[in-house]
Amino acid sequence: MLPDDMDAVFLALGHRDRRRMLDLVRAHPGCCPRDLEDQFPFSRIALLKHLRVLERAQLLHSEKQGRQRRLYLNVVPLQLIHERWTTDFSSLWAGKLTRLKYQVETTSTPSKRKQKHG
Amino acid sequence: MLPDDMDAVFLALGHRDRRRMLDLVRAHPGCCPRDLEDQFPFSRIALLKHLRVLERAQLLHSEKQGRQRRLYLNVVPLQLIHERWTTDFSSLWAGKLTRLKYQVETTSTPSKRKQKHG
DNA sequence: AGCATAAGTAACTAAAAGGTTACCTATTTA
DNA sequence: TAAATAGGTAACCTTTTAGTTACTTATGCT
Repeated sequence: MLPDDMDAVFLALGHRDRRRMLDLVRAHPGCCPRDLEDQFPFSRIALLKHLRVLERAQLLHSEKQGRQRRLYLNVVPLQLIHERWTTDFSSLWAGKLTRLKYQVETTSTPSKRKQKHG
Repeated sequence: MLPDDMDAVFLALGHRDRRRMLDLVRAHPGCCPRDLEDQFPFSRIALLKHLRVLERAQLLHSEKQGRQRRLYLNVVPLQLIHERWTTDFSSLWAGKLTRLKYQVETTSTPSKRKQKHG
């Protein structure tokens, strides 16, 4: 997964209403934008834009059916991120080590750097 | 974890350079902003701002030591999100079911809604 | 045919993000 | 003590986000 794609996913998730949209679509696969409309405090247009953000991040997939657009959750990006982060931050996600801060362990001294002026 | 806090975490992660900062701090716990400076294409001030974003999201913790500020990774927010999402999207994260789209399963018909004009 | 509905586009506004330069403060250390 | 260094603020600029209203398009139904 490219960094830009990962940006898109995290940014898409960085909005509570968008997360709620995912929840709703998961709970009602195949629902349409119109169905979600009442659930949010903003206009239909704003809703459509949020859905676009989720689609760009590939968290949602949609297909046109008649005059409606039906929405489906796509969990692949979530799975890829999960994999990536359980690999890179392996022990950290695990939750088995419940130390609050990483510093408790190996704490390195800040490197003494060369002076710049020479 | 409050929705706003979760927003902060996801938004903080939605930038490749900030993710790289986390990687670096994880690899060098206790390092200082100055140590990270050369690693990024932007100015020191920009770096400081990014670090603030990560601190606001509580992904980084810092403590002043002399004239330096030492940085530490805090994995708690990651763990909390991981928990939340493995609960809510439980089967989805798992990766065991590798269906590409969720729609393959229970697909509900979009609800026929009451007409508005009455 | 003709109206109601679902969706999409355009154009605009306000606020937030991401960056900059210039300047200030506080510790080291030669 | 004085210079170099690490960090922090202020003020500003540009781009992106998030929202709006107004209008258009296309489908479905009576």
